[in-house]
Amino acid sequence: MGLTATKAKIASKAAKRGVIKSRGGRPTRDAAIERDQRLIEVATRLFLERGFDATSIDAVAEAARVSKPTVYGQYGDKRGLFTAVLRREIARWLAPLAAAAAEAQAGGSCDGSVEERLIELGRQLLVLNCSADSIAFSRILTAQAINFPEVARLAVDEGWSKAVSTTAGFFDHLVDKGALDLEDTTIAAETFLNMVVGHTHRMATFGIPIDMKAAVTRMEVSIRLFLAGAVGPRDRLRDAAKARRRPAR
Amino acid sequence: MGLTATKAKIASKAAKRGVIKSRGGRPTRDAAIERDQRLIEVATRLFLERGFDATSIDAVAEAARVSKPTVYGQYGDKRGLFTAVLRREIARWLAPLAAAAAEAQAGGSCDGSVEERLIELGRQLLVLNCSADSIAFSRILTAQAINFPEVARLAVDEGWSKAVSTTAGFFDHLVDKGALDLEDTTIAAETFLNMVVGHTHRMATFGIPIDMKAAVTRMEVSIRLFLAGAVGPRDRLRDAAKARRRPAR
DNA sequence: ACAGAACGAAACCGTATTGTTTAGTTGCAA
DNA sequence: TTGCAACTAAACAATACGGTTTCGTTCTGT
Repeated sequence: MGLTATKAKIASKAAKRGVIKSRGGRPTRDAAIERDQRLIEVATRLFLERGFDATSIDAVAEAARVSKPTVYGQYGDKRGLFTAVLRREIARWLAPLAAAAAEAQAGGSCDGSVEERLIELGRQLLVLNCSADSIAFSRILTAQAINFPEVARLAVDEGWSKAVSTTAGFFDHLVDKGALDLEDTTIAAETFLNMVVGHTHRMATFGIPIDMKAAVTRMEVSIRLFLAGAVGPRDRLRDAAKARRRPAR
Repeated sequence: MGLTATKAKIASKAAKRGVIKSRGGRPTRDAAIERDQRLIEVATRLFLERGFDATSIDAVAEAARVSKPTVYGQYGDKRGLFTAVLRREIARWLAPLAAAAAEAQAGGSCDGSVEERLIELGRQLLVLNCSADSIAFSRILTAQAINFPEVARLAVDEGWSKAVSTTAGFFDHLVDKGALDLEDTTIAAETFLNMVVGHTHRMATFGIPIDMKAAVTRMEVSIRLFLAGAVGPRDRLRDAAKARRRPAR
């Protein structure tokens, strides 16, 4: 630093003397991507903890040690930030679901009754759908469905619908093997999912703390109901015949 | 109004001359209760249309042609107002449900198969739970469950739980008659409700417009599944035996 | 070495909210 | 008739938000 000291260097020296506060500056390439990671993770955490409206951009920026203009520069606005958070989280949620369904389907060729395989799948669905994060997202999505419908639509299309089709594919497999007898595997899948996680999910979204042990028991009872039907000896033949409008495959 | 004109009368005359703007005054007893009615109804409408956060006390007061201090004087704060709205709406919602369940139960002694009676009950549940108002309330409750848990708890205890117990009572009746065979009528009721309205309710809360005709069809398929079970000829005997852990009554 | 891109800190704008206070106005009961 | 309760309108206080702008600073491409 000879005679050609730049303005920056002069200012830097001034900053070190405490005359001018240091106000950041352009980050290194590595620091930039590490910072982006921090930003999206902090945003995820805050959105899940506080909800959409109650999470201010200021709070996100401060918690991520990032300036507000940086947030706006990268995501446009608050909705853009949340959309990015949602997409990332849906991807992290779909992977274990597909794995669980695939495992249940693969395990069908050798051991385990249909009931046991469905219960194991139900257990996976329960922990996936009723985790604190899933519930928090569900809350945000329903709350924003009026003024911000795209995000709810995205969650339904990319999340719930894929869960249904995955389960329906599993049912198709079981029906082809003759292990199940279903009118409509898609409706059956929707029904199955609601039976398995519906009540627990609903209670959790309403803020009632869930007892996982009781939830599993409830899920098992529901699945036995799904499999065996509820009709007692007296009406079994009549109602069962009426229910089955097409011949069993 | 002779020689003893009061200050009020003087002021009133001044107001009529346009010197001083009229600023209300104590209302008649009838006017007061009519005004309270307006207030709660307007509040209900606005909360349902816009949600909790997006509905300001100012907007409610203005729409009800009422001053803000009157609102605060009667309900304490915004939460008090919403709680009053919720209690009133739950009561209006429980009555037709109990009626539908009673009718289904009463109709059981003479005509109509179990399936037909359940489907009729399901139809009632569908319109009750998936009306625009029910969905809007559900949205608000889930959204406020974090920061305002009492209100969600109230809705669960006074609303959902009573729907479950009512349905469970109906199932008890059918089990006693030997028409149904259920492990646990409460869990069965919860499961039944989720099968019947779960999917449609979920889609509606996510803002997806619902096709009532398709929803009814889905409900009917679910109920046949509930009654007849999903197990095909091959596994029926084995799984059904495993499912029934206590003897049929 | 240097121009410019990319950042941080902070101030700023406009708007909106809840809840309170003040002052004027009216019905009701004693 | 008089005092008080109940009301309205309006302004107020305090706070918060989303989004933009300014300014100073620091890395990157050339």
